[in-house]
Amino acid sequence: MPELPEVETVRRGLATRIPGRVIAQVDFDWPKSFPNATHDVERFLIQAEVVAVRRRAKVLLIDLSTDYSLVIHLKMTGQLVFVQTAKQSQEPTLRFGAGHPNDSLINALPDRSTRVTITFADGSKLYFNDQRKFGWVKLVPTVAVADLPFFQRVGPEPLDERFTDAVFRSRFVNRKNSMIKAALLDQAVVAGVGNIYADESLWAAGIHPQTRVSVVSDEQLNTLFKRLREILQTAIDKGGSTNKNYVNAEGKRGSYMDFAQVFRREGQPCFRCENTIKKIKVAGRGTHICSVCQVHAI
DNA sequence: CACTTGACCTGTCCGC
DNA sequence: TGCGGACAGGTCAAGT
Repeated sequence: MPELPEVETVRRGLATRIPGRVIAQVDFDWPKSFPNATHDVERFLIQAEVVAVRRRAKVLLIDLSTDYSLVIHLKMTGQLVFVQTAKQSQEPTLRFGAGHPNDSLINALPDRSTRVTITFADGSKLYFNDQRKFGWVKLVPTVAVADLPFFQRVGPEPLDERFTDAVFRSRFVNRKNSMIKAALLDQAVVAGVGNIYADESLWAAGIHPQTRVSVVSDEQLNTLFKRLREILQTAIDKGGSTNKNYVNAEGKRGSYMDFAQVFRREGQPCFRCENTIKKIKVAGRGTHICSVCQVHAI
């Protein structure tokens, strides 16, 4: 999916556009994309006003005036695109650009990946697109969000100031036999890290992804945490990474992939030592490493 | 419990 | 050109 920086970018885009808007209609065709859509939609969604847009880990929360929230996970290919409809226009509202990296990936919506469409009273629309259908939208009482199993398990937010080095190290104490990358990807350890930023931060910290947690030193974990936070913040500043499908709330790509040090750079020289970046498989995921900069300490 | 693997889906790319 | 398999930003439910 979109990882923490991508979901945060979408959150920021929606937060400037949808609060205050009133939901008039909701359409969906793939039931698994909106699994608990029932009569609650009529009672708590229609006529509800958007109050706030929040994020926790890789999950978006749209709080409504009915004290319900839309809980949204984009998984691998989800998009959440807001369109201020241009009435009576012959032009599609969103168009392809001329190939600039930040240009739109979206032509016109809805398209065949559109799973849920929210129409606001003013005619504007919020499209939930998801090619692979792994993502979902759920309607949950706002007070019950924290009780969802995922939110009970999920680890701290890496950009939270209260998340210290000591806390970071403590998150790994029960994962001593895991490979460091598998632990980093586990949302119960740290929230929001996915395949791109795991590879990037492990390269930046000089840690081989297959290193067992038990042999990663405290100093290395501190460095990993520092680099991870720097990289996540930079990625937010760049509007996230578009590897393939990801777009922000305006339908535009993120540019962090232009700054990636190892992710999808297999066959190219390491920016630090010129050694050729390799792609291997770790914890079932494609993994990019420089085997000179990232020494495997068993 | 900790840890790994397969399943959920569609689409694209690569080798035969 | 067609076809099979591997692979793709994530998480769960199953296995060991």
